[in-house]
Amino acid sequence: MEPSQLFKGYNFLLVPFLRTKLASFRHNLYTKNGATLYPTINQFAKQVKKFNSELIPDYYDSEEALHYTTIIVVEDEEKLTDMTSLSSYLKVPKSGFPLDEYKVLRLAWVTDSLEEKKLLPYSKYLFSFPEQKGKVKRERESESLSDVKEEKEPSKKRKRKSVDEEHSLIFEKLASPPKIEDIKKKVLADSESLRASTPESDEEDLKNMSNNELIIHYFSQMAKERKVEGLQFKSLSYLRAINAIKNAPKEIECREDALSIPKIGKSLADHCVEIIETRKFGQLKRQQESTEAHVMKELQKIHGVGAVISEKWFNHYGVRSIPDIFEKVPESEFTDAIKLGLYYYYDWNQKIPREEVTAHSEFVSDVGKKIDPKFIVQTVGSYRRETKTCGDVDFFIMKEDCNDETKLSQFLTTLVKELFKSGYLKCSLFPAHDQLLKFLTGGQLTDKKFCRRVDFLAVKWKYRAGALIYFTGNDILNRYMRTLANNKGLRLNNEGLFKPKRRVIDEANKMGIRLSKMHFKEDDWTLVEGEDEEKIFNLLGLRYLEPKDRNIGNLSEIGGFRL
DNA sequence: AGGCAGTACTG
DNA sequence: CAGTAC
DNA sequence: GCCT
Repeated sequence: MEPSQLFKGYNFLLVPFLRTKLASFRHNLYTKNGATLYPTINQFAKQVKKFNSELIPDYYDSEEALHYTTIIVVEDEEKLTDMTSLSSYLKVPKSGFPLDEYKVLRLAWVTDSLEEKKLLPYSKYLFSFPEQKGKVKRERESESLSDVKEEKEPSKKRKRKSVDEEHSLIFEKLASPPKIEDIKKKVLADSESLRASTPESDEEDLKNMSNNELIIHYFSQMAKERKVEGLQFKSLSYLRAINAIKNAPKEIECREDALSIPKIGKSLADHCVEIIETRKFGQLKRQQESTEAHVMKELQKIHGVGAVISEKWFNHYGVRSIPDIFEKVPESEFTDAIKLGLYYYYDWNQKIPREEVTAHSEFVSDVGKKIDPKFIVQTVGSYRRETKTCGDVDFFIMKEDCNDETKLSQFLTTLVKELFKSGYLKCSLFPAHDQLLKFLTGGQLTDKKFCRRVDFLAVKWKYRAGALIYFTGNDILNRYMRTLANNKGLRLNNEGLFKPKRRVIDEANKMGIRLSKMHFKEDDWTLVEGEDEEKIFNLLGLRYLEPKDRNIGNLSEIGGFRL
C-alpha cells in the first residue's frame, strides 16, 4: 500500500504496545501513513507539552485539537479488562492523566480506515471494557453526525458564543438530519461489517413445548406478521389470545378446549388444533417465507416507516433490501425522522442490555442533578418493568409540587443542551419547540458501541402517576386499563384518571354516543386521581401491579395477569 | 357492523 | 388528514 | 380476529 498520509497529524497511543513481528509490521504501516506512535503516556506527554507551547497559546483550542487527533488504539482486546489495565499499559504517571478524555478505538478502526483509504467515523469502533459497570465518561466533541475529517480541523478562532446563539445552534444541530450521502455510507458499512445477528432458531425447544406454550410461541409470531401487514387489530387479537391462554386453567387438547377460552374464537381455535396436531402453523410459515413480508419487516424497522410506507416502497419502487432504498426511492420520500431512522438503522434495532440502561440513567441523572438537584430524573419504560433488555431508554422528569410547565420545560431544555454538549445526544426526531416537555432523541455513551433511542418526558407533579403508568407501560396494559376506564364511564390518559362532569354526561346522552367518544376537553372532565399509581389501579378495580408485573403478553412474563 | 387507547408530531 | 410513534 |  502506498503511503497516503491518511493519519497525518494523528497520535496513536497503542495498548498494549506489542513487539511481535506482526505488530511491528502494522506499526510501520501506521507511521508510513503519517501517524505518530506512542507506547506510554510519558513519551506522549512530552509531545503534548511541545504541542501546547508551539500552537496558539490558547489552552482551549490546543487541547481540543489534541482530542481530535489523539486516539488510543487497542491492539489486543483480551488484555484490556478495565481502566486500570489501560492505565498500566500506558504507564500513566502518578500525577495522573485524563485518559478518559480520549477516544479508545479498536484496531479495526485503523485497518478499516486504511482499507477504505479514508478516516471512518469512530462510532462503530469504540472499544468498551468487558463487564464494565455503569461508570461513564464525558467526551468533548460531538461526533457521529459530522465527518471525522471535519472534526480534525478545529476552528482557530472560537469565540465565546452568546447564550442565545449557542442555544439555537445546539438545537439546530440536533434537529438537522445527516446528509443522504452520510446515511448511505453508514448504512452500507453497518450492513457489511455488522452482519445481522443470526436469529435464534430454537427448533429443539419446540419439541419440548407443551401445547399451550407452542400455541403462544406461534401466535406471538403471527401477531408480529399481522402487524407488519398493517392488520393491527388482527395482531391485537393474537396478543389478547396469548394472554388469555396464559390465564387458562389447563392445557388445550381439542377444539372445545380452545373455544372455551375467552378471546379465542372460531378462527383461532382452528389454528390451535392445527398446531396441536401437526406441531406446525402453515399460515405463519407461508407468511414468513413470502419475500414481501420479509422485506416489509426489514423496512418497518426503520424509525418513521410503517405499514403504508413500506408497502409503497416495496410495490411502487420495487425496494427489496435496505441498500435498495438509496437506489430506488426518491429523496423526497424521506422525512427527517426517516433519515435518522436509516442512519441509525442498525443501532436502533439492537436490544439494549439492562446494565447499559443503568449506565445511561446514571449519566443523565448526574447531569440533571448538576443543573438542579430538585428535579427528579427517573428511568421508566421497560427498564422500570425490570426487563433484561430494553428497546429504548425512557426518562421521566418531574419536581416535587411543580405544576409549572414553563419551569419543567426550562429544565428539560437545559438538560438537553448539557447532554448535547457532553456529546451524549446525537439527534432529535422532531424540532424542539418552545414548551419542551417531550423530546425523542438518540443518545450514546462514549464507551459504548451503539447510539440508543432515548425519550424524555417532563410532567406536572399532579399528573405524575398517570404519566408514570403510561410511560411505564407496557402498551397492552395501557390499552387494557384505558378500556376498563371507559367501561366505567371514566377516562384514563397520560395525565391521570378522569370522571365526566354532569354536562358532558348529558351531552353524550343527548347525542346518543358513548362518553369515551366525546372529544376530550379539560373543562368537561374532573381529575379523579393523578398522583398515586396504586389508587388508579384500584379505582379501575385492579390490584396494584408492581412494575415488574406489567409485562403483559410478554413471553417472559411470569405469573400472568387476568385481563 | 363497528369498535378495538389516547395523544402528539410531521408533511 | 393520513401516517407514525410513544 | 374477537366481541357486542
